[in-house]
Amino acid sequence: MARKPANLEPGKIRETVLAAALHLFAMRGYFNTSVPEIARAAQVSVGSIYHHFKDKEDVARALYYGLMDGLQGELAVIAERHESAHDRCRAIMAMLFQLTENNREAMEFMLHAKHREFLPDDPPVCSSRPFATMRAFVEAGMDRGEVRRADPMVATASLFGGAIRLITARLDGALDTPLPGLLDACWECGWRGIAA
Amino acid sequence: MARKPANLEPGKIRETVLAAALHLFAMRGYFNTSVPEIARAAQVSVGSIYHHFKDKEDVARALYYGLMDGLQGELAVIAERHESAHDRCRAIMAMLFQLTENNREAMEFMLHAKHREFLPDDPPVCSSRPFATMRAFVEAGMDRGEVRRADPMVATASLFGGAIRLITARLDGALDTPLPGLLDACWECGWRGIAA
DNA sequence: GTCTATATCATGATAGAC
DNA sequence: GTCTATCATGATATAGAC
Repeated sequence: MARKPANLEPGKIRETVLAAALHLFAMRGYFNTSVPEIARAAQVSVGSIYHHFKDKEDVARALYYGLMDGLQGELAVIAERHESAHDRCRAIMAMLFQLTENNREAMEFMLHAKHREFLPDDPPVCSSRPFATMRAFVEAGMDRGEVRRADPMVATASLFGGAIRLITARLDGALDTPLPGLLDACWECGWRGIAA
Repeated sequence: MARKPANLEPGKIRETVLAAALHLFAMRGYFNTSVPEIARAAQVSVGSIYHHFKDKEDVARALYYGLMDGLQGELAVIAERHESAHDRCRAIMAMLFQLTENNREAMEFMLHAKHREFLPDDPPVCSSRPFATMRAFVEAGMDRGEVRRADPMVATASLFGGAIRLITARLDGALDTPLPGLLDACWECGWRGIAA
């Protein structure tokens, strides 16, 4: 029944499948993407996908957590490079804008995955590690006197909320300007809002 | 084959179905809700649903535009009651917070409907009438000298972005505080960010 | 206009050869 | 570990009685 052993590299298929899945999920949506379609796009058989992943949801989950880990890594780098809350948070905003332009599919998937009815009982975005890290940066800024004392949740949401809305607008095609060109203006508004 | 004529009131079924659909969509998601389930919840037959709506997507669409119209109506009232951009926008933020607490299902559905893979080729939220109206209020504020001159999209996103993030967090269960209690703090941040 | 019953179809997941 | 072929399920949408 089989045809190609095709054992190219170990763990290679996993990555190939995830990349194909991300592309299809971003383009047509999770529910409008079938497993055979992923298999075709990844040039892999359906059986192989079910060998590497428990089910379709598991593919989405692996994708989600992989991307979140990547983001968390970026935040760690930023934390090392910058000291003040101001510099750290500005770097984060710049990074998010850049990521949106460079890998819109990843951004699209991360932003909306939780609201898309798969991954039923997983912690929501706002309690995800990346968001918690951002909040920690803002709180540190309060301790350092850079940021006005306030509810950390409110302050963090206010600082980054505008940027996230712009990212959403950009992904929806409601915004023609590349985001990095709006960074200065967006940062200005966000920071003014919470600065001490 | 039929059993109950049950013709209670004209146009009554439509509303009943929409209410049931909203409830189920918000709870289990659009794709995890079947038409028979909607029928059962609405105490109506499947055939009746297909008589009143073209298909399942049409139910979602009717729901979406109905809710958007309601929101637009609220904005119109606010525009009449208040003159300045400051007062108008603050009233909007308060109204959004209130709506989230009073009718979280509606808010949930409006916020995420566009990102949920149905309603494929409809204008995205950011170009929706309500959002455009909010932008218009902000622009008017610029003309009046209340709001710092800036890209209207950026300013509007910054002003309301924090509130929207809090709403999302609240809907995700990541926030225990009722939103109205955070209004002052959230408004303070948003307005500071864009005030002249 | 409303109902029940059913046709049609696509999907997720599995079985089993190689 | 990878493949092909198939099953079983459950959905959408329709047909047709009343």
